[in-house]
Amino acid sequence: MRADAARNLDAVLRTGARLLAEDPATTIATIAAEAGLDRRTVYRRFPTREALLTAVFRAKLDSANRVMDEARLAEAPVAVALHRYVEGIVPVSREWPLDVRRMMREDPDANVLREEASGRLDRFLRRAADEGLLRADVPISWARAMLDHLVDTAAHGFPLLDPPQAADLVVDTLLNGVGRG
Amino acid sequence: MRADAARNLDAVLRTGARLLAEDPATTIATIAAEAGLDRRTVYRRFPTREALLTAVFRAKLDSANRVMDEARLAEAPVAVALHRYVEGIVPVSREWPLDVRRMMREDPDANVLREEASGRLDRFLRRAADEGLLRADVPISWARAMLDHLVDTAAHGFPLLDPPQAADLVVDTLLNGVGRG
DNA sequence: GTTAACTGTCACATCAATGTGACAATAGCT
DNA sequence: AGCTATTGTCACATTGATGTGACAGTTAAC
Repeated sequence: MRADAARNLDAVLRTGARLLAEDPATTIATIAAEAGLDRRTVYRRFPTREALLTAVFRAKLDSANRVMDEARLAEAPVAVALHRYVEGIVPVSREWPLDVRRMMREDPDANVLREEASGRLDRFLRRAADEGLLRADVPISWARAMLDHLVDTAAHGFPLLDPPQAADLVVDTLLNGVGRG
Repeated sequence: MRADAARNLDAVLRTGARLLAEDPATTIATIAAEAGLDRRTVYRRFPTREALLTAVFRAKLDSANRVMDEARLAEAPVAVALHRYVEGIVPVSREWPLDVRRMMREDPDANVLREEASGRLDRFLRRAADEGLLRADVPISWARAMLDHLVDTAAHGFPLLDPPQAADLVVDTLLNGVGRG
C-alpha cells in the first residue's frame, strides 16, 4: 500500500471511531469530510458502511488484545497484572472511544472476536477471585462490569488523568470503593 | 384526553423508550408497529421525531425526580437516603432504559432540566462527603459516575435482582468495593 | 344512541444517505 | 522524470425515513 493511502486509511479509522462514538448514526460523508477526504475515497476502501464499522471495531479490538498480552493477564501476579492492564487500556479507550457492544450486535463473527477478548478478562478476574484479591460474596460479572465502567469513566470523564494516575484511581476504588469506612 | 388516547400515548412512550434504548436510530414506523398503532397516530401526537424523543425523556426525568423527592435526598440521613434512592431508581432505569445524556445533546432546554436533576444528586453526594460517608481523597464526580454506573449495571445487567437486593449490592460495592482487603 | 374524539389507511411530496461509473488530476515510488 | 497507484469530482439510480391531506371507520363519553 502506498504511503498516502495508509495515512488516509488511518485517518478514516480514527475519525470514524471518534464521530461514531459521539453519534452512531454519523454518515460516511461526514466522516470523510472530517478526515479531509472525499466520500468516494472512503467507499473505495470500504465497500459498505458495515465494512467500515467492522474495521474500526477490529482496530480497537487489536489494541485491546495487545494490552492484555503485555499485561500477562494469565501469568503475572494478579495485583500487578490488573494495574498494568488498566494503565494500558485507558489510552486505548481514549483512542477508540466507541462502544463495541452496541455496534457489533448485528455482526456475528465480529461478535465472536469480541467475546473472545471479553473472556480473557473474565478468566483473569476469576483467577483474581481464586487467589483472594476479590470478595467471594459478589459475582465475578459484577466486578467485571465495575472494572469496565471505571476504566471508561477514567478514560473519558477524567481526560486530564494520565494513565498511571488513572490506573491508581481505578484499582483503588474497584477494590476499596469510595466509602470512608 | 380520552381513555384510549391516553393508553396509546403511554404505549408509544414506553415502546419508544425500549426500542430507542436498543437503537437510537429506530424509526417512528417501527415504534408505532411495535406499539400496535399506525404510524400516522404517532405523528398526530408528536409533530416531529424530536418531539417524541423529548417526551420520552421527560417521562423518565419525571420518574427520577419523584424518586429523589421520596428519598428526601436533602434532609434524610445520608446512608438512609442513598439506599432509598437506589432502591427507587433501579425500577425507573428499567422502565426507561434510555441514556438521557446521549439523546438530549441537541435539545438545550431539555438538557437544562436534566442538569437540574443531575445537580440534586451531586449536592446529595457533596453532603454525603461532608458528613463523612465518602472518602475525601476522591473527587465527588468520580463517586457520582460510579454510582450511576452501578445503578445501571444492577438495573440492566442483573435483571433478576429485585430493587432492595440491588440497592444492597450497589451501596455496598460503592462504599467498600469488590476487594477482599 | 348520539356526538365528538380518535384512529387506520391510501396516497403523495420531500429529503438525506447509500452505493456506483467514468475520467481527469495528483501524489508517491524507483 | 516517468510510471502507477490513488484520489477528487460531476452525475446518477436507489432506497428508506420523515412529514402531510383527506376521509371513512371506530371507540369512548354523555
